[in-house]
Amino acid sequence: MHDAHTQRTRLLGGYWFNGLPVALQDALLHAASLRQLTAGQSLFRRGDPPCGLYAVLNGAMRIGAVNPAGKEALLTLVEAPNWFGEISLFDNQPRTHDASAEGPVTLLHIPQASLQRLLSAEPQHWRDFALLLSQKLRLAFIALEDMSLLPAAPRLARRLLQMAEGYGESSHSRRVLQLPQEQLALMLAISRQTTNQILKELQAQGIVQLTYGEIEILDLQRLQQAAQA
Amino acid sequence: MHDAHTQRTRLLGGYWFNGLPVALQDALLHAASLRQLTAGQSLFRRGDPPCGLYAVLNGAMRIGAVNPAGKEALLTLVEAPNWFGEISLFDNQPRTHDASAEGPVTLLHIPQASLQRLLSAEPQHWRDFALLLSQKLRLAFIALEDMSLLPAAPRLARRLLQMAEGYGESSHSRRVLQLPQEQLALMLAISRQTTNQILKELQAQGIVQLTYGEIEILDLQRLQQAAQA
DNA sequence: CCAGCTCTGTCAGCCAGGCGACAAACTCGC
DNA sequence: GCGAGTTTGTCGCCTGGCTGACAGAGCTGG
Repeated sequence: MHDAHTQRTRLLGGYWFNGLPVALQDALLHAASLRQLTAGQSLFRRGDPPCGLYAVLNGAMRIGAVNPAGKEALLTLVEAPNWFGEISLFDNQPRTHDASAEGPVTLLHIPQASLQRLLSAEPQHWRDFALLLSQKLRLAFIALEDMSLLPAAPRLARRLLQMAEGYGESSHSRRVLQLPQEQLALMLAISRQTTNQILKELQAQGIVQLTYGEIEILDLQRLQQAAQA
Repeated sequence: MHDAHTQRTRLLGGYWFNGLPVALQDALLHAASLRQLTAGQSLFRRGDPPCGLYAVLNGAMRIGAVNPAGKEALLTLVEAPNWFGEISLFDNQPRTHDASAEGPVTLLHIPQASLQRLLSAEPQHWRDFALLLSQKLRLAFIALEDMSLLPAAPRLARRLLQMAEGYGESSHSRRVLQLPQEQLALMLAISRQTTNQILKELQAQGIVQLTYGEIEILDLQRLQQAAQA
């Protein structure tokens, strides 16, 4: 089930890994080890020292943080076949966020030391890893701008679209998003109640279908329209 | 006034440039040309093709965007001795933001082609440039979290602190910030009126001093305190 | 198949902050 | 030193979205 071939196939579904030189793909898989997390288990916390790079093979990781007052901000959910944890690779600074498993998760882990060895032998690959940074930065800029300029409803619509497309990173788009409305609320920094109200309106218009713990997108076009205003 | 020696001295005030290998510093200065902008002049716009990397030597650049509806979001002001424009260097994708001069500005410009030549000769420097990305990403994450979790007043206080420290990039901290309250408002995504009200409160507590077009920080400690809650 | 948990749906009340409006203060070029 | 443009200071009204509260619906393990 989790032999090297299956791993590679799964990872090739993401544009980043897919675009890497095959030699680098091999090197990464070779240096990697599997890591299983149980539901809710913590992988690292804000402030922890660097520990390497991760890819999600199965399940989803919650990337977020809790402020002193106990309020939670969920930055994003990372699902297969995406990668995370790259900032600390570059600057050797502590983790910016908490990472924990949303449900049971299978990860691929590439330790910091292996990466450093690999990169001092083949320094041109710094650029390949930096592409991960640039993607995250573009997404963060979009999120910031949406937060500043858009009211709740179109912001939610845009986020649904992004998630359906795997944040522009995955080659196949999904119609069904498995996440409770509360998680969506935490990502958008709006309340669970408001989130529910907006989703209900979208459902009334036949744009999405809501069921327990998931959101199905019925009409992509009109969802894009709802994301405009 | 703008000879190579003066340029280098000014740029060395920023941690990033300061931390580069001297050979890379030399190469950058060698490949660079000066560029003068008049007040308000546009350097590039969102969607423009990559055109290289810039450093601010004098004045400040406004990095922001305007949405279809005409609402403006100001991401940040980049002041000397900081660098900007590095995302497009890595992914060759279009500019994420509009960049224009806030007042008259002197820039150092390193064309994309020169950078590419330099980097294909010395690929280990990809990592050095990627440090710019990682800094921006950390700042973006902080901004996102502040937006989600903090009400207007502490958010404003935190931003004042960041600006005073040159966003953690400059080795000398400043007590006087030259910017109209409206600009601060645009960066924080709060209204000009609310910004004024919060600043007035800080002034009443003796934490800042407001004058025409500038904000002076009188009591750093208590400003940090105001940034907590 | 029951108990406890998680998740959805909905309402009433409240309030932080937006918006429009306008006057006063300041700056700068002519 | 005058006039136009910019910035600050301060109203009052309005509203989008938060909070708290609770009921019902769906899931899951023992």
